[in-house]
Formats: sequence, C-alpha cells, structure tokens
Amino acid sequence: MELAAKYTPAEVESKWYQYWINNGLFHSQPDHREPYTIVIPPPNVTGILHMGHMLNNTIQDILVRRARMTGKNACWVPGTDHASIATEAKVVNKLAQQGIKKRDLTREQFLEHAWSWTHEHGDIILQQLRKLGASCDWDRTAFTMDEVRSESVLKVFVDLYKKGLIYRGLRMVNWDPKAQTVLSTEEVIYRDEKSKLYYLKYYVADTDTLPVKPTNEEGEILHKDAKGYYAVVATTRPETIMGDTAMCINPKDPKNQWLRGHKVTVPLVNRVIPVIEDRYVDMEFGTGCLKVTPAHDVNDYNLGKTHHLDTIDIFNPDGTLSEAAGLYIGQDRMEVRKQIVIDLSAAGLVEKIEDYDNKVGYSERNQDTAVEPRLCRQWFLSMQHFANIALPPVLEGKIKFYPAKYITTYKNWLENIQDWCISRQLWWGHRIPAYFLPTAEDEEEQFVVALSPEEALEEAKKIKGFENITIDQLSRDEDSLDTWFSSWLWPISLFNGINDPGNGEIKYYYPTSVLVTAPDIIFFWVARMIMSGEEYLKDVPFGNVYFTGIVRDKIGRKMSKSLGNSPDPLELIDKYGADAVRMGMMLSAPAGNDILFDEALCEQGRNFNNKIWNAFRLVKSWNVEDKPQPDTAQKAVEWFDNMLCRVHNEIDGLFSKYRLSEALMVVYKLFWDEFSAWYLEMIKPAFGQSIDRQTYRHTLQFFDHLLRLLHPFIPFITEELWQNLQQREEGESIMQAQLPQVHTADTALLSQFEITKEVITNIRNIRLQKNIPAKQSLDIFHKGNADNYYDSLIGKIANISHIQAWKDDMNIPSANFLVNTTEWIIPIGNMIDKEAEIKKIEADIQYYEKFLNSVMNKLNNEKFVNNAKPEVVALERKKQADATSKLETLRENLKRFSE
RNA sequence: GGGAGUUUAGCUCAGCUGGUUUAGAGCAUCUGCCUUACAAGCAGAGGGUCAGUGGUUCGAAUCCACUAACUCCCACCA
Repeated sequence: MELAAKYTPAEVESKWYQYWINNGLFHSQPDHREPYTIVIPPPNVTGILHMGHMLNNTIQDILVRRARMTGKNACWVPGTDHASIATEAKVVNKLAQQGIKKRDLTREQFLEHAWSWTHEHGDIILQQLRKLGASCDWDRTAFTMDEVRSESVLKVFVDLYKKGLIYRGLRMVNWDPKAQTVLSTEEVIYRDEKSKLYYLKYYVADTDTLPVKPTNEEGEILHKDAKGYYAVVATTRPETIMGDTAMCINPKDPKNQWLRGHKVTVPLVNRVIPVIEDRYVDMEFGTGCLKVTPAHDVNDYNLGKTHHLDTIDIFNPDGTLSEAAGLYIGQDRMEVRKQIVIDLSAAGLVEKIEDYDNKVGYSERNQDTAVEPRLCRQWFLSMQHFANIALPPVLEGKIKFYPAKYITTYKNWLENIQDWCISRQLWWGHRIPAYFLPTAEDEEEQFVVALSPEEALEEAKKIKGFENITIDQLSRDEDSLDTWFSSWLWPISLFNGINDPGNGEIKYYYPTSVLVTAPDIIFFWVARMIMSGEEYLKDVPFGNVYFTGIVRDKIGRKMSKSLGNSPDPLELIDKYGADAVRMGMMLSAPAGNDILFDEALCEQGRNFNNKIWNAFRLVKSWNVEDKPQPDTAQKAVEWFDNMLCRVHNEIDGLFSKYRLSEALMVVYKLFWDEFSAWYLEMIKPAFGQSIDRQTYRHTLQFFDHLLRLLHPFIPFITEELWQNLQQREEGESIMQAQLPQVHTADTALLSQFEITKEVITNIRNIRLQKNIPAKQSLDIFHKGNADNYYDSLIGKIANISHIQAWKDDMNIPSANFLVNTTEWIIPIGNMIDKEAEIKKIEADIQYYEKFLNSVMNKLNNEKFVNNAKPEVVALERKKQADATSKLETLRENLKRFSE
C-alpha cells in the first residue's frame, strides 16, 4: 500500500475510537483477574473541557491502558458532578436573561429548568473526553444526582445523624451574598487586597463623670475637641458600625485606661454602647480600641458571647442593609461603605484614613463577591471522628501520595479540623432529609431526620406532644447538601456500596487503585473520601493518589479566560491530533509540579508521531526474501533485543513510581534514537535489495513491542500501525495486547555497543571535517586491544571497507581519535592539516593532564586511600592507568605530527 | 504569623541512601546536508564556578546551618 510521507491523525483517531467502542473494549466486569480501578474526578456536569481536564484525564488514561496491558482488569468509571453552586448560578443567570427570577418560581419549577439545562449540557464534557481517547467504561457513566447516588447520599445523612455525627447549630458561618447560601470554611478563599483603615471618632457619652483625662507625657489633654472627649476606633469596614454593640479595649492598655467603665456613642448612629475590656484586643493595632459587631465578625461574635452583648444583624441575605441597620436601608454593603465614609467625614467623625493591606474572603465558586460572616442555623458534620480515622492510613503509608510532600498538608489539616457545614441554601442538590415539626416562633425548633416523609412521621409521633401529628404538618427542610457531601462517597456509590453493601462489584473494584487529581481539592475531596471510605467500608478508597500540577502557560501564568492564554483543547486536537496533544501534556508534567504548557510541545508530539509513521513506512516498504541473515543484521538484532529489554524494565520501574513523563521520554528516545537512528540503519537493505526473512521477523516483533510500550501514551497511532503491521483478527486490538515478558539485558554487550557508536560518531566527524563524502568508503586502523565484535557494523554504518590492526612501521598521513584507550587511525592522504591535528592533540593532552592530576591528587592523599571504599579507590586507579596510557599515545602522535 | 516546597545549560526538568572518567536529558540555538522512511528530517557542535556563604567529610549538586529570591498551603489581628 502507498503511505503518505506525513501522518494525518484526524481520520485515524475517530476510526479507532469507534472500533474500541464497537468491540466493547472499555467495558469491565468482575472476573478472575486482578482489578485496576480508577474513578474519574467528576467534572461539573455543565462544564466544558479545559487544559486541566486534559492533563488529568490523559494521566488516568495512560494508567488504565497500561494496566490493561499488564494483565489487570482495568475499569475507569466516568461521571459528572452536579456542582450545586456553579450549576444553580448558571441556571439562575439563564433564567434572568429570559426575565425570570428564581424567587418567582417554585422549587419544582426551578428544578425542572435545572434538569433540562443539565440534560442539554451534561453530555458535552464526556463527549469531549472521547476525543482525547479516554478509555472510560461509558456503560458505567454516573451522575452525582442520579438515583443510586442520591439514595446513597440521603442514607449516609440519616445514618450519620443517627450516629450523632450530624447536628444542627447556630454558628457564625460564611455567607455568599450573591449565591445567597452559606459556604464551608474550605470554600472561602482569601485574597490580599489594598484597602483602607478608617479611624473613626466615638465620642464619650458620659464625659461629665470622666475622672481620668487622656493626656500625653507632658500632661496635655488628648482626644478632645469642641464636641468633647472621643475614642478613636480603626476599622476596615465602616459600613458595619450600625451593628456595633460595644467598644473593646485591652484592660492592660495604659493609653486607654481613661475609657474604662465608660460609654461611647457610635458615630452617625448615635447609639450609646459600653466600653468593655478583653485581653483579646491587640494594644498595638490601630489605637487599641476595637469596635464590636457581634453579628458580622467571628471574633466579635465570640466577644459578644463572653460579654453578653446584643447582636444586631444589619444585613439582608443579599448583602444590602436591613431595617435593623436603621440607615442606608436597602443599599448594597459596598456602596454603603463608600457613602458612609463621605457622610462620616462630613460630620467630622473621621480622624484619618490610612492605606491598609488586608485579606478578604471570597467564594471559591464565585470569585467576585466577598463572603460575609453571618450568624446562621445550619447543619454540620462533626469532623473529629473522621479526622481520627482518616489520618492513620496516610501516615502509615496504606495510601501513598505522589508527591509525598502533600502528606504534611493533609496531616496539618486533619489535626486542625473544623466541623463541616454541609447545608446550602440552594435548590439544585440533594435536599436534606430533615422534617420540621410545627412549632411556634418563640419555641425551639424541632425536627426529625428520615429517608421518607412516612418514616419521618413515625419518628415525629414518638416526640412528646406530637403523638397525633399528620404528614401534612411536617415541612421538609428547604436546604440541600454541599456538593462535596455526595462526591465524598463517589468511590463507594459508583459501585452501589452504600445501598447494597457487600455486593459483588464493590467487593471487586474497591479499594480503587489510584486517584488522579489536583492538589487544590485535597481537603474538599481527597481527605473526605478517605473519611467516608474508612467509615463505610472500613478500608481506604484508593491505594495511591497522584497529584497533578496546575496547567499554566509557558511563562507561568495560570490559564484563565480573561487572560486569553488558555488554548481550547479541542482546537489543539484538531490541529495536532489527540496523540500529539497527549504527548504535549505529558512531556512536561512531573507529578505535583505545575506544568508550563507550550504549544511547541504538541508540535514535538506531532513530530514524534510522524517519526513512528515513517519508520513504519520504511519497514513496510521492504521486500522479504528467504536468504541468509547477514552478520550485521544478526548483531543488530541481538543488540536491539537487549536494548529493548533494558528500557522496558526501566519503564516498569518508572511506572511503579508514577514518573510518567520520564517513562514517556525514555520510550521516546528508545524509538527515535535506538530503533530508528541505529537499528533500522543497521538492518536496512541496500537500495533495491530485499531483506532476509529472519531479520524482518525480528524487526516486526520489535516494532510490535515498541508500539505496545507506546500505546498508553499515544493510543491512536499505535493502534493504527499495530493493525497494519500484520494481519489481525476482527475485534483484536493493541489495547488488549499484553506487554511481552522481557529478560535481563546483557549490560556488557550494551556498553560494548556504546563504544562502537562512539567509534562511528568519530568517523562521521572526521568525514565531516575533511569533507570525505559518505559514499566514499575508507580503510581504517586501530591500535591496541580493540574488540572486533562489531566491526561489520562499523563497516556498514560508517562505510568502512577494512578495519585492520596498525603496524608500527606504517607511515600514512592520518586523522586519529581515541575511544577509551584504543586509538583509531583514518588515513586521509593529502587532506591532512598538520597544524590542526597538532592543535587538537595538544588540547587533548592538556585535558588529560589536568584530569590525571585531579586523579593523582586523590590517590596521593593517604586519607582517601585509607578511608574510601576499595572499589572507589580501584576506580581511581583505573582512571589513572587509562589517562596515563592515553597521554602516552597522544604524546607519540604529537611527536609523529611534529616531525 | 505558622508550615511546606523550589532554586542545576536559553527553556522545562533528571540527578534515589555523598565517590562510574572534573554534571545528564528533551526542547531551543549554531554548523553542514533536500543522502531514494521521515526537512514534522539527517549528521555534527557549542552551552552550566549545580542561588550565595559557611560547615561536616579523604571526597558535596547531593548532608547540616545561615542568607537571598520565588511558589504554594494554612491562620479570626480589627
């Protein structure tokens, strides 16, 4: 068949993906083989593929494909995540565009919209993964809100509630005013911000009874103006003064002693509040006076509790000011901040304004809205128990982290664990299975937790005073659960291990083999899966965790839409082919390091595919004949067989350490340098000649073996060539081909051949320097004990007709070179440039003299000879001997040339 | 404020418990080649006082200390 000189991936890739699907090659079911399971980190159901997904899924595919080829029953389970906040936000936006407000819809109506959005977009990202070549078992595709997963989530909620690990409590929580939901502490990310520190005047309300006046060392009165005495409070959030219910000083603060026991007036608001004392206050910060707003700051809330202060909640859920604020009602908090500063200044209540760097919390999902601390009644999961069970498996090495440095991060978090706020004020998600009983407003709330309204009713009837309650009187909690409360069950719920504990699948596939994920979700997801695994299966969810880095652009910036530096993965695939893009990702992706993605790497991948393609073209172009195998071919086969074994073993080692980019580089070099540049050149028949059957058979075997080693990285082209290398049965695939068993490589033979390569390179160099055409064959000589095992190969590759031993009485103008201690001599007739030769020899002499000198320094050092290991000393002696002999040869040559 | 990590050729990185010819790879660069598989190629070449300082040692890119720069994570100083 005629093959184009350039490989074109597009057709090939879709053809083979379809073939794999048609033959059910991705599907797994339990059998006698050892399982190899990976569960996909479920992408957002309405998301689209970005470079991070590309990296992550390429790695998973490589691992899964390799597992299949090493006798394992590999199962890669795909699925998507309902991503409650993100998806709900998208649906709300879409509705807004149609002029529909979420508040105008019933829960059911809203969910209908959300589901249709999900059905419309939910498949996109999984379709995109197919383009990449992902060998997921699509029959198992799951969704965190499908029936099995939803049931699992609710069961777990009920179970944990019954175990007393889930509780409902009034806490200071993080509120996202845009999404209008509470967030967990992990979902708040803090950003440095340039802001202002406002120094506000709080006039003393009871000046008449001020016994101690504020003075400086000279006795001058301070903090006094026409309106009286005042304290100064430094704050970054002047808009919260309407919620102030006290001012706090440190009891030991000398400069604020005069305020003890007094009252001050909140500026503008004119509410009189007490001055309280607490050691919490930092005397050095600002003026040492702290305004206390218990409703809107965690620390203030705690102060409020200890000092029994009132709590005034001045914000509405959407971040506007509430009636309780008394001022600026209905305006947004950020607007109010600007306005109140103007108003305060106008009233002469601002002493000064300073620049200030502080950290502001933002919602992880919604990074343009600052999170507001808010006092709320929410559902929490007690985490201490889970921290206790999740720490040992990682510390004891039952779960291995790659890279291991994340063990410290993990440990740190678990040792300072906080309870997990699991309720969200969202509709898109798993609705909390809690039912409230009818109670009056001033009574404490009463509720039951149960899987169904019927069960809830049964539970409710047991409560004193509610014996006659009816099902209509129960009202189910409107809130839903944090998305991670379903993802943390993923490795279990995918195999239905919650609803049907101990079923065949969960027993076979769990624990999974490896989790491939980004380090930024180590707390959100990785840690919590370990918790749920230990809780429900008494076993770890995975044996290994491979943390990928963040994909950045080539100058190290994060990829983002606004920077426009994030390439569209699908466009890259169109341009270079999926194999090339996979290679591009993997060529620079050591575990845990960020990867600096450069399109040039895809080009490198494409070039490599082209290289393989052309090697294939060459091999297929040969005519095969029954004839004796030449000595060169026999030696080449023997050598390459050993080389292949050595690299194969090396790759095994690299995979066991998850050093995938190195494994790829090693096999890349094996194919390009050893196989194409050396082996094929050595066995290549002369133009128009045929190849002997034996060599050809070996070559096909090698090619097959190489394709298998390459397949996990570049599945498409390897399948294409493997299918065409020889006749295959219908349904057969390289995907299922096993990696051959290899023997231990003969290292002596391999290093002998490396010497041969060096000889050839030297000859090529001299040809280049002296302009001797490759076509002109040469006779060469060697001095000393040269092994002649590979002489025939030198002859073939370097076009040498005879290699002979040098006789001392010969006198031929020549160019010489040294390989190890053997000197090689190439007669070059009148092309000799004596001066150049002398210069070269002198440079060599200088180098070896210096080298010998450093060796002798060691050997003359008694301490070295006495203390170093014998083999090290022996090595140095060998260096000495070699260098001495080289110098001898070089000096002789120098003499000859100088004559 | 606490913790972790990084710093090796122009770029991205190897170099595991110190000693394998005074540091390796890929890419990029330079030189010469359109040699009948591949110019997405072939044959060559150059390029590094291993961040700095000090220490341990017969011997340090490798171990220790300090310094500097960068990165990340955690933390309720308004």
